[in-house]
Amino acid sequence: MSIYDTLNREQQEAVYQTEGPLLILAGAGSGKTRALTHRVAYLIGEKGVKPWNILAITFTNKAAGEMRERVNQLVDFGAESIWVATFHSTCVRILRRYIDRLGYDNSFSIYDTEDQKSLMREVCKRLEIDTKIYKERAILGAVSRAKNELITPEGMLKSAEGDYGKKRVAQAYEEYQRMLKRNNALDFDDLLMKTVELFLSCPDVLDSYQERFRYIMVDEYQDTNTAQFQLIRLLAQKYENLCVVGDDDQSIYRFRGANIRNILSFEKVFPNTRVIKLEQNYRSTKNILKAANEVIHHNYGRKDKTLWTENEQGEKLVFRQFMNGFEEADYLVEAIRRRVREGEAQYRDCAILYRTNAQSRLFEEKLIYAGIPYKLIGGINFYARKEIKDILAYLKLVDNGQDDLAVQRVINVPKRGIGATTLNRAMDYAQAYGISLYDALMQASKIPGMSRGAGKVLPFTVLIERLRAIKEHSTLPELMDAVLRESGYLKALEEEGSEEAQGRIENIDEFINKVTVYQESAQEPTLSGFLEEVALVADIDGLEEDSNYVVLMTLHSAKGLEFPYVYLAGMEEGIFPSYMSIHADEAQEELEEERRLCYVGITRAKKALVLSAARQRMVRGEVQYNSISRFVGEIPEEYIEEQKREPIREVPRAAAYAQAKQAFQNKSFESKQFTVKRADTLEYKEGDRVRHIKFGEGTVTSIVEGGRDYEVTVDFDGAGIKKMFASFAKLKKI
DNA sequence: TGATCTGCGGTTTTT
DNA sequence: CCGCAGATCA
Repeated sequence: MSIYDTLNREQQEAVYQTEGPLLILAGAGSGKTRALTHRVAYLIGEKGVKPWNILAITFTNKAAGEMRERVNQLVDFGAESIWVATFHSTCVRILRRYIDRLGYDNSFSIYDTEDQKSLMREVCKRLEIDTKIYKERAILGAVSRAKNELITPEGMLKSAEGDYGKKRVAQAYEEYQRMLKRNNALDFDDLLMKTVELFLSCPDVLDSYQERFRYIMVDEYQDTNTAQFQLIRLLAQKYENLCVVGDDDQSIYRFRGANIRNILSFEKVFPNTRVIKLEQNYRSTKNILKAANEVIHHNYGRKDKTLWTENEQGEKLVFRQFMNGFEEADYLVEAIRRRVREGEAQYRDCAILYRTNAQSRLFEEKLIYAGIPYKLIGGINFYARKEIKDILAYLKLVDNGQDDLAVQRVINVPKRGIGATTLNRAMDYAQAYGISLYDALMQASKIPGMSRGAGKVLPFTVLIERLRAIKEHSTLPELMDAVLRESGYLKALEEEGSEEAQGRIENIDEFINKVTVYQESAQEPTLSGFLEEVALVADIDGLEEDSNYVVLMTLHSAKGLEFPYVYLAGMEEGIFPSYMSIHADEAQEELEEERRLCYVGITRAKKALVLSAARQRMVRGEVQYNSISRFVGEIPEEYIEEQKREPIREVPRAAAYAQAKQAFQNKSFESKQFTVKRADTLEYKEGDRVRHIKFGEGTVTSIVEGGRDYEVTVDFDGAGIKKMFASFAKLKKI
């Protein structure tokens, strides 16, 4: 009996077909990860393939980690030398090594969307583009689409012949690229495009990677864009041992450039492709699966397949309509609480899914009020918070002196009396001499008209130089500490003393924790390594399996996950499918994508699925009246039970709404008091021995009563003296 | 130069 | 409804 006997016939075929192009069409819950991991094990164990000759590309870091772990359990050794990574981190690793061939410095920065926007604003200013007419966002969107299609600024300029608007966008694209390069920075899309460019212009580099990656596997293939496809094609074209796994019915990233043709015409690009379909579902009940099948059958132009399962019939799906969003949230939270109370489920078995991040707020408030632990995925990224971005900018500047954006961000944070005038002079000077902004500041005394400003700039450059020196002989947490202290950033926050500032300090503490974890867990911790890890984390990467909380996230984030109990909220026309998709130029196409998203949502559920809608809902400060989503109607009655539909009540709608809102706010006000109120007593006192999750054991040296929490100082045996908030630090008396 | 005010517009989804 | 960019004032 071998490990492969537990697989079904199709899965086995996928495992044994190791040579040549292979397309696995894997339906939701069909055990594709199992097939993939066994395939890797088979390659290593039976075919004698060296682990380092295998490349596995996943969609998120979380998926990569899981894959590595599961392979680890199957093979005796060598799993750690398999290259398992996302497209973006793969590209970064390659570019860190070779991007100098394209005229960039290997210590390039990675710009996030906020950085991109600042840069584009600057571009528009320079080109005198009126951002009232051409919005930065729109231009960036066009640039991103171009990059995903591997279209260069020159290419765009050519195709813009005669179209003034398009020409302006192309010019902006060109200038934007020029500025990125001058800042020695790449945006997300560049990571892919520059790697393709590198391979095309340096055949020797391409060849070395073709030799290295003799066996290539790509997960979530339906969500690849043209640039990603070309990247794979180039890498695979020598040996053609390329295995892609995907499900055209789960393609939900068209808006991000995902090209469904990549899956639909894979067989044309690789003529000898073997196609295997995995259609047996191991995840959901019959009712759930059949409902999903029915919904997705309303789409055209899909590869035909029908999932089936041997699982039990299960409960019928439930649909309920409520008067408004508050009642909906109330009910779902109550339903979860009941399931847990009755021992049917644990919190971690339950997920609330919705179309847009904004919908999460109501659920959060209700969950807090109910005292139910929850984890919110998505929304504003931790690393996008102002204070974190500020610290990151310092670190980036220490790492890459050409990053003008980072300089602009922190030169006057905290206040150093360096204003717009000084900064502009320095920027003009930098431009005139073709040097970076930071280098210009280094020669501040030479800059005309800056006699006064120069005196203020000097301490700043001295600070950065000092930090650079510290970086050379310190660990990252030590460097962080130096940044926080010597820049005066922490002090400024502490002096502010507001509740907001306190929150920021807590975030910074959390950030220090992350740096510490990185320092301790990375094989070879470096500043650049840390910065890129930060740039490439996805929200979903923060989801830990072993903790026990209700999960809240968008349908997009839920892809690839499964939960016993799923609550699909906001099933309303205009919400899901979204208003945008209904009114788009290509409404048919976009609605089909929404339907695929719905299919993804339904198929996340293992045991039970509840769908809900609200008759009226507050969207962007306005009351909206929505009818029930068409997707609900696409599920035949035999699989779904409609528990309650709100009658149209003869109350003035606005008044009813105001009432509901009032009631809700009263409750949530109580809840805030309830949750924010610090514990009346702490389980430890001064002099006690306590344990902290990261710092280990230590002695409490002081406890100070703060505004809404206790500030505890602990002298840790290993980590030294730390100050922390009691509710945040979760210290345990020992 | 910094701090506050105000008006506008924006989100659908994310590596 | 919220956040932010630009304008205005101290």
